[in-house]
Amino acid sequence: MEKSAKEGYGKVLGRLEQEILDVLWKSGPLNGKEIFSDIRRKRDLALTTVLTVIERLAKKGLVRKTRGESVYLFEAAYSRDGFAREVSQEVLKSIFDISRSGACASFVDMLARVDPVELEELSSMIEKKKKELERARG
Amino acid sequence: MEKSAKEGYGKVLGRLEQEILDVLWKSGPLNGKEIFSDIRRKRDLALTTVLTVIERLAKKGLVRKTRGESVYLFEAAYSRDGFAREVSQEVLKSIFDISRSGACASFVDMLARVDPVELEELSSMIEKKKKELERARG
DNA sequence: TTGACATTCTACGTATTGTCGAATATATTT
DNA sequence: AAATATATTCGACAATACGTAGAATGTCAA
Repeated sequence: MEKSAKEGYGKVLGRLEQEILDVLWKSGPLNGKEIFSDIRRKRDLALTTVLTVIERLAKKGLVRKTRGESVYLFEAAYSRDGFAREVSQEVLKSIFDISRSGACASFVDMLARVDPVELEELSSMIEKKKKELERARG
Repeated sequence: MEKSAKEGYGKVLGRLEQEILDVLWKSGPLNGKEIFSDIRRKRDLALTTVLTVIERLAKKGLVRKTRGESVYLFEAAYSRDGFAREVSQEVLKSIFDISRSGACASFVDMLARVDPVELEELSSMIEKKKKELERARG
């Protein structure tokens, strides 16, 4: 499955989109130019390029656009966590549809590789969820 | 985050691509026409449409194309589980990059909703993985 | 009113997927 | 082998998504 090298299967957002959201998650509401400046530090892009993509994100509902004094302000419509949750939801569902156990196995693998400590977290989340379910049933 | 309605964020494969793989996972190696017939049962498409997409899947390395007697045969290059694992890997990674805990939370939620029994499975997978890690460390 | 700056519009390039018909290649049948 | 049928490949067009950015337009303050 070499294709991964090129781009990867379930990419969630485009590169610039991702960068913009990252900026917004890092710093609060910003105007277009500020976002642009931040991104500019790493890459050479035209202001309008950044603006365009911000606009598209707004259209998708991922960025909120509000009128500041004399300038529009943008902020992420969802928290980092919230967004990850939302998106995971969809992505995972589509993977679950292919194979549940495959997805589980790979989830654990991934987590172990990327952040083993989080395995603990996950354990307790599961425990909590199980209790929750029991309670709901009785 | 309404966009989901339209298409969804981390879609792994296109519709027809998915359908074709499903057919191949269900039945072993098939020739183009057989795959076509199967898909045809649900949707009205031209033979060449299906052929084209099969060909693209082959080019992506997701389908293996072999010479049968007088006809090419196609089969999935990866098992359902293997594929799910591979793909999850990538997709999850990109979500993890956004937020680890968000992804975890949503994973547990999802699993609980879709297949609560599997929560047990997951628990043991984690335990196993933890031991594995300990052993590796010493 | 004239600049300077902010915002929107329009547009091109590339990629991916769905969709096919036309052309070509490969059997099969006389 | 010629004719016919079947299989396979090619090339195309449409839609969508994303990156990219110049041109056009809008806004406000001096």
